[in-house]
Amino acid sequence: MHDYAALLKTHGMKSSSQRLFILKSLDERGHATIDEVFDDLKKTNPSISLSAVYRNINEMEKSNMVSEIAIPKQKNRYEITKGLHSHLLCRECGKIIDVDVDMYETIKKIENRYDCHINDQDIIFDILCAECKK
Amino acid sequence: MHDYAALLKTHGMKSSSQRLFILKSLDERGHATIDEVFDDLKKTNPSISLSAVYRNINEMEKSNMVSEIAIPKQKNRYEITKGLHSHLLCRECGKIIDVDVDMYETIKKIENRYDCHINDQDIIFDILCAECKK
DNA sequence: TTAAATGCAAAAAATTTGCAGACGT
DNA sequence: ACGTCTGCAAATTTTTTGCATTTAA
Repeated sequence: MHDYAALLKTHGMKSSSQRLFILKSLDERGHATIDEVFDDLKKTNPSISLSAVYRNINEMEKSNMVSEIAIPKQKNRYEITKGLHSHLLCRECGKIIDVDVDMYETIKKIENRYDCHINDQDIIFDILCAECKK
Repeated sequence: MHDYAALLKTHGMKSSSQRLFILKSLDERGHATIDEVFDDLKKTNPSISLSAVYRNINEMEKSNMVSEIAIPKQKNRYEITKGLHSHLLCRECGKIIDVDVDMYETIKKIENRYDCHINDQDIIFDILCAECKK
């Protein structure tokens, strides 16, 4: 990722230094909480307000520029919207790894069995990662 | 489900009318928010306090009697812990359906590729259910 | 220039905590 | 009787909102 200004324009949002920094923080962290973004921003822009972070992330989420990751017993995290993927969350170190999971057959089975249409999926695997396993 | 008192005892929690009603509410609703449980309880036990609902559901979650379902853009929901299963969430009517999904092969693949151990999974499919599809 | 974005402060919502009294075993 | 649980009120924490001012296009 690189051109945050273009990303904003694509989604019909004006550019601002706060918005660019928010996207940079999300991008560099991969998956960040509101607090983490706010802490990042304070370093470069000490006068930033927490309300701007909330307001912007909420608005970016509405236009699907940013996606929310809901994790049981943890604060929500946000990521710049990428293609469909799932997450591995290490219960030891907290690291989140993006992973592609092919659910094609599974989805077809469920759609047939329940006569429904599946639009999207949220999949989080609770793992012990390679480093923490040792 | 039926013997809530026994369930509490199994997990080393004393029985109380509030706890029994909380479990009844979770059980009957299948997947309930804190507010929904609180509203249910007020009907039968008008003097119940919201803090008791929070305290008990948190404690039940710690002992794994109850599990949290984290859903993007929605309030957390809770269910009495059942065997491993996934959820279908209808974006139209909000209904949640429990479903078994066989992830055995997928999990093996991920464990090999990432040299990790998968402990648990949280899977939510965002669907349009049979009724809402019409 | 002009509509939209920001910071600040205050409001609202969500969750947790301390404690005196009530309750279950 | 004893230790635990509860309701209540207050304290925190989290999130949203109103408004005067600043900023991007």
